[in-house]
Order: sequence, then structure tokens, then C-alpha cells
Amino acid sequence: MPLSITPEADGISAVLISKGIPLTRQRRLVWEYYLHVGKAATIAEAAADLQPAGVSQATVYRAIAMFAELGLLHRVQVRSGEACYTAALLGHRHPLVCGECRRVVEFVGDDDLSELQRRLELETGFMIYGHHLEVYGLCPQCVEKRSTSRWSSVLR
Amino acid sequence: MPLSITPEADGISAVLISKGIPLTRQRRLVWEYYLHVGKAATIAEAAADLQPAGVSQATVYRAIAMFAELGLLHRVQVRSGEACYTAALLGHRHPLVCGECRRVVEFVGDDDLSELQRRLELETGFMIYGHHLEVYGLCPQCVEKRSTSRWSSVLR
DNA sequence: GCATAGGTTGAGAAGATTTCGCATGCATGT
DNA sequence: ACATGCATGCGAAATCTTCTCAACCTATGC
Repeated sequence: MPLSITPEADGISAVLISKGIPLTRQRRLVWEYYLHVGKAATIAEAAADLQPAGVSQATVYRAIAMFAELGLLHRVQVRSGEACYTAALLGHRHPLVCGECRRVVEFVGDDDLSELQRRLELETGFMIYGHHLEVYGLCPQCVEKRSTSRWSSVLR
Repeated sequence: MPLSITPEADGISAVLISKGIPLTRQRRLVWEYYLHVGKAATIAEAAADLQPAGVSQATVYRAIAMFAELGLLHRVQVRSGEACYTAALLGHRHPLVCGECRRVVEFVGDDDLSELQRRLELETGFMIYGHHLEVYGLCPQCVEKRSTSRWSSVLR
């Protein structure tokens, strides 16, 4: 993997620098991992894939915690209940997650939720800073070899 | 806490029985805990509160895993990254979570997402079984004593 | 370009969390 | 009442996550 700054990493660089947080080689690698992996990946998976590139497990934990707190990574729910993260999609893009194999496909929500957001701020007094819409399904491959899970979901 | 079957527990009873899963005293207590606690609670919190009622930690883990797989409990994201669960809201109700103290307020989404769901099934070939919309904010109390968190969120 | 200050990293230990195994217990059906 | 099949509880085991601290980078200023 070349060490040049990719455009994507450059984008995140601006975010971190604007907050006075150094963009280190390790953090960039963790970010690029989630940007390109194309699925909701666990911390263990990220750590395993990044170890050869010289990123320690502890650093992966720290970077993911930081990105998550910044809102750049988002934890998503999968059937098994494992802690999986996926790169947060700015704009009105949302993840469609396969609950089985965790493949993630992005989609653009047609509807603007800012209206809802305004309504909620008035009704509840909360200061709303974001929302997250996840859609769950089974990808074509996983529909085939359907889970032999003991309990099948109540939801449809 | 009386051991009579509450209406809420009765509701879940129907769900479990329809799947041949016994509704035990412990499972009912775990469910009622999440129904009434009014916030996104960690497993440790549930276990601590239920221990006096005679529910072991291991059972709390098992019950939560089962409810989550059934779609009756949903894991939500809070700032700190802890694993928190909240009772899934059937219909078009969604949680508004305080990212700081984890208080949960429910709201009814005006917009029906079934249209979006249909569109996605066509476009992606996924078999969609559900969605989850979480809105994050800070509740009035937490806006005051604003977090001294090291990094503040990128999101608005 | 080079030094500096301050935050970051790596390795392994320490600390939490989560799961397991097995004996016991409860409920259902005969 | 008896047998059967899960569920439960306890404690241990396995796993995951955080911490400690010296050495090392990164961004910045000279």
C-alpha cells in the first residue's frame, strides 16, 4: 500500500487538523481501511488487516474510538450482535447493511430529515446534532443460504 | 415488583409463544426492565438492577442476545461507544437518544419509509427486513453541563 | 532544513466483559 | 407422578478492551 496521501485521506486530514488532531500514518491507514473495505468490519478484522502494515492493535482501538466520537465511523447492528463499524457517510447517504455477511451498500435518502429534526428540537428541547438511518436486509447471496439461526427475526 | 403478567409482558409473550420460546420469569423481567427504564441501558446496568430480583448475569446476557436477535431490543450508539440497548419500537416509532446521558425519548416518524424500502429492494436485490432510524442529540440537561470531551463531534 | 514541544505509538500486562460447561430446576405433555 | 427438554445459576475460561510508560512521530516555529 503506497503511503501517499490519497484524496480521501486528505479530506479527513482537513477535519482532524481543524481540530488540532495530528493525522498520523496509523490513523490514516485505519481510516482508509474502513473507507475501502466495503463492509461493516469489526475492530478485530481491522486490526488483523492492518497489523502487517505496522499498526498495533491498541492503536486500532484508539483510532476507531476517536473516529467514532468524531462521528466519522458509525457502529452498525448486525444479526450476530458483533460490534461492527462502517465509515459514516456525509450528506444524506446511508448504509444498507446485509445482516448476515455485513456487506454494506450505500444509498442516498430522497427525503430530507431536517424538517423532522427541527420538529423534534421544538417538541423535546434536545439539541440535535445528527441522525442515522440504517436499513437492514439480506443480500442476494445470503438470501440463498438462509441463516439456520435458532430464532428468526420478528421483523417481517 | 409484582410477578403478575403486565400487559406489556403479555404482548411479548405472544411473540415468544408464537415461536415456541418459553417466556420465563427471568426473560419477562429483563424485557420489563428495558421497557420501563427510559434510557439506553448497558448490559451491566440491567444485570445490576435485576440481580436483586434473582436474575443472574449470564441469564441477562442470554436474554438480551435473544431479544436482540428477535429484533425486540436494539443496540444504539452513544458517544462513549458503550454497548447500550433500548426496546425496539414497533410501528414507526424511533428513539431520540441523548448522546451524553443516554436518555431515550420516542418519537413517531411522520414519513413512511416503505416507499424507500421498495425502491432499495429493486435497486439492490436485497431482501429488506427492517430499518432503524436513530436521532442523536443532547437533552436539555446535558446541553448545560456540556461534555468536556476531548474531541467534539464533526456532525453539526 | 532542523529543533522543539506535545501528542501518539507499541508491547505486554492488567482489567473488563462475555461466553461456556455442567449440575440443578422448572414447565409441559403423557 | 414421571420423563423430557430447555432455561438457569455458578464459577471458570476465553475474549475483548484499556492502561502504562519509554520511545517515536507530527506539526510548528525558527
